Amino acid sequence: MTNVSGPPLALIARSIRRERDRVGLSLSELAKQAGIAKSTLSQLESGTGNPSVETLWALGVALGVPFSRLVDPPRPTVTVIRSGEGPAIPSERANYTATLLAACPPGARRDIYAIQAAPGSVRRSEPHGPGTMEHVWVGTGKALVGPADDLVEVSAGDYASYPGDMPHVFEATEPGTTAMIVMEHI
Amino acid sequence: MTNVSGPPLALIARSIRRERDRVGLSLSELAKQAGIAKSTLSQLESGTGNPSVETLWALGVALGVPFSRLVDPPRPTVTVIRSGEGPAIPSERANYTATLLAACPPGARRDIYAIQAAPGSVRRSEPHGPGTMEHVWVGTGKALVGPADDLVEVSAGDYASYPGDMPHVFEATEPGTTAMIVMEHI
DNA sequence: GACTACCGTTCGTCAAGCCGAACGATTGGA
DNA sequence: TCCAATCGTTCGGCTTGACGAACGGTAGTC
Repeated sequence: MTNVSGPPLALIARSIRRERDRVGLSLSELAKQAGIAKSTLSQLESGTGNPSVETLWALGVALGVPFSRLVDPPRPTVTVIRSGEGPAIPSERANYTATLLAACPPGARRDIYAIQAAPGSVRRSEPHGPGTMEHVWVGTGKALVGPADDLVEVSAGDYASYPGDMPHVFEATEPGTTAMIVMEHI
Repeated sequence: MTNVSGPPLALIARSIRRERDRVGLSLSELAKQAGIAKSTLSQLESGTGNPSVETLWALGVALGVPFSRLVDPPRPTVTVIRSGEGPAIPSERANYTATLLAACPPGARRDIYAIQAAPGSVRRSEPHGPGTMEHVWVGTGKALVGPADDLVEVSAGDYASYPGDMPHVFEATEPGTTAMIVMEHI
């Protein structure tokens, strides 16, 4: 064997299946739209086989996702900075600390929301525009936030950011949870 | 629809060649290290063929680059904000304008350089650390800046940024050209 | 039950990717 | 000059991915 870490064929299989479920296509339909044989797609989703670039590309187009999303491991979409962590900004005043959580990229516009939530109420959001990012900073309480399939628990003082261009969730897990959500449009 | 074009086989060919040049391997050596036949690699670099995931993956490993860099179109490396463009920051004072060119990402450190250059002297830089970005703002004159294979001409007041982790160039095209270069380390 | 319309899987065939070997071209010594 | 080494390309073969057809399974309808 030449390479110790082979290509993640099983990962590709799962990625295809995941994206196919996301857009709600059957295996037959997706194969038809992508212009490939459904037998090929079946083998791919079962982890058997070693697709060519053409085949994967056709699938990416049909699924409406960039090619690389099918081969890259699910990107660590959620950035978490726990309370007290992160780059602190020095200050003259001892009783004052500022921490830079996320600098604003050039050209981005940011909308700010204040959240007050209690357990049981799940705020689900459909994807916003591409490139959108959401930044969450918890004031009090606890919450589960992040992309629908990669939630993270954040507590008071914690910060999390994640792409807003996929389905995502804000769910309080403690009474009296407050947070700020900044939605960043590119 | 995201993309109706076929897989960029020609782009893959150029990407492989570019990365191979970058690491300074011969075609034969790279094929040997990647564990593939050099005939296969030759065909790939000539744009003939439709490689399998296994083959591309092996090449990515041997080249030390993530798989996706071989298939994604060269990232729009150079950002240009012409003089007077860009997000202006409102000010009380009428005779004062501030424009946000690039906010500092969290955790980044920035070194600042002042440049005075004249035509004929080309400043070539080898790649810095991965993730490094360079920001150039021209005070007077004109210059060609950017990655070695994607140069952009900028004039007084213009701004350009590009990755610093690949060979890049600063070349004045007018006498008395001055600029600031900010090198940003992640 | 019988028919229809899908679903996803399996099988045989064909085309194409991949490989190893041989090739001409180029370079550097002895 | 001759030889050896390496470069990248080209040519048969073997392997395998992609295809189409047939398959069993599952609703939904008459």
